[in-house]
Amino acid sequence: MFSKACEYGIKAAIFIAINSKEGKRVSPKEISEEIDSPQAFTAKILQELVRHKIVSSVKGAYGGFEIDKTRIDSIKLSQIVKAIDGDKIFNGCGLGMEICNENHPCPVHDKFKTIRDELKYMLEHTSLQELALSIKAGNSFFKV
Amino acid sequence: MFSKACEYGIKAAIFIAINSKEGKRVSPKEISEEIDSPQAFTAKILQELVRHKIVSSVKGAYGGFEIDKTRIDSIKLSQIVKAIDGDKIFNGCGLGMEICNENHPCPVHDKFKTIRDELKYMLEHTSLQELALSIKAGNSFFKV
DNA sequence: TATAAATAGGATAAAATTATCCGAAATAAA
DNA sequence: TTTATTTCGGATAATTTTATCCTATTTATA
Repeated sequence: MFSKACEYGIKAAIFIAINSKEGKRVSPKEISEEIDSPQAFTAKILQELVRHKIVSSVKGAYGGFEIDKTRIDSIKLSQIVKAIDGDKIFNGCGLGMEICNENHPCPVHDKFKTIRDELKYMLEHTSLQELALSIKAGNSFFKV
Repeated sequence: MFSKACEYGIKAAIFIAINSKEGKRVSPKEISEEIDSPQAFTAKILQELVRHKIVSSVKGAYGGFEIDKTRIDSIKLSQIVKAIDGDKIFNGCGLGMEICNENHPCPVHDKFKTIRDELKYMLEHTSLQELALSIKAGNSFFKV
């Protein structure tokens, strides 16, 4: 469904959100240990999230990654997915056709549209806040 | 969502179904031209579909690929997807966790489960017959 | 100002996916 | 039986994704 990069990006963002709520910045090392991902690769993805202004970074001693507390509730999964994987998942054809729409549909266009629209709705209505709370409460996990 | 291989496999199966309904076998060349895919790669995927008994092949002169007419209605997209991409799409964790279930869910487990279940239902209830008819009727297309 | 700590970013490597090529094996028809 | 045709399958190449490494740059603090 999503690329590995995107999976790591989502988990990293949730972990940063959790820590930011406690006023704590985190490093790629802490992040990758917590979410069980390769450190250097995760660092690259964090750069991408910074470029898309989803998380912010502070260089130098006592630096790290953080998310403005007041924005954690307004950041949705859709933004992270779009930043890393682009919007293919939202608009792309289920059978890879360049042009696939109501007027010129692939054989599974309608059936996929229904599901893609639901996925889109879900991603657009799931916030970092919600996911961070579920992790903090011990109701969900980053790794086995 | 699906791999390129799977996209080609689905389209190829539909095209074979259309021709089999008319008692005609088709070659990788005809198939790849019709569905706009690389020929040799498509041939590999056809082998995979043969191994999974989704289509059958006849070697030698006047040979080609075909699907038993009486089975076109009973072959579902789920079989093709499973044959080529495995069942990761049906069971896999949205965030790539090895173990992710009700007892030990990832942060998006419930939300993904809903959508995956619908995708699964759709794939299990969409037959080659249905898709072949839509193409034949000119209501959908393989390429632009 | 010097130093230590931290992210940024370029170069490179490894692995997976996508794609091509070619000879072997099978088969129908002449 | 020979020939032409066609799938099968192994080897290889190209591309994309995933992953690592190293140096430059930035910044807080001593």
